[in-house]
Amino acid sequence: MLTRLGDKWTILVVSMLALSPDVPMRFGALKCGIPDISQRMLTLTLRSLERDGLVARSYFPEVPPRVEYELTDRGRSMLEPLATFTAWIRDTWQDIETSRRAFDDTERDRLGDGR
Amino acid sequence: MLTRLGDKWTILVVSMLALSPDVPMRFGALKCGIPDISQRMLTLTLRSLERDGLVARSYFPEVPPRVEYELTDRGRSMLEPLATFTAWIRDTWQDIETSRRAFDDTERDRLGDGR
DNA sequence: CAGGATCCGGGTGGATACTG
DNA sequence: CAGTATCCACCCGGATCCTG
Repeated sequence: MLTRLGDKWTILVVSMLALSPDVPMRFGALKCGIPDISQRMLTLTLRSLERDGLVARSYFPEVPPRVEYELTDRGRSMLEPLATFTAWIRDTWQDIETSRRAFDDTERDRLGDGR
Repeated sequence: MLTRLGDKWTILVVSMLALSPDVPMRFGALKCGIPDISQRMLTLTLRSLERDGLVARSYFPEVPPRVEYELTDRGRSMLEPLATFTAWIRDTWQDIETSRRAFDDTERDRLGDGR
């Protein structure tokens, strides 16, 4: 499950659907809200979430076709625990970045750069 | 950050170190506690966690060498938000697996298996 | 409009051998 | 004991083209 959320797009898709948890979003709207995602990855990500029962897919056989996605109750139940964790990330992120820079710097010293 | 925790081993290493948050663990003990991990991946995972300031590494230049790892304060501060989320996973996991089987079954019907 | 099919490059992680 | 170095298979994800 953590692997799912840790993949490249899941969190972004869930975040989009969580913006207004009751209003379904069209495929194109999601794609528009996550500009860098490819159709393929959006499809695959939504399919995974649907498979886990976190997202519901509604197909309307009109012309042109319309497909809407929304969080299920189960999907919404995930938002709060997830927010608890992302809050920790936000609070800690600056420190983490600082640690990373420090680590990389001493690492570069220890090895001597390849120049 | 979620990508970090979503990778194959980070969560397991953190869990091991969280078992007794004050007692440092040796490299070998960690490897023993996570039987399927390779030396390489354990090293890389610990290095990443150290780089983020979540784990502290202590090297003792003895013979044979001894290296101990423990969670930092920052690492320990992550445990509670993380537990909040993993609790949700535990509570929901059965339902998710059920949804997956149902999804895969109807999918198999829709396509007809290749036999 | 939404998504299926196919091809392809790069990165992740495993196995193995070697070292201080 | 605790790594490092190297090679390699696999899969994820991007780009592109096609369809109901």
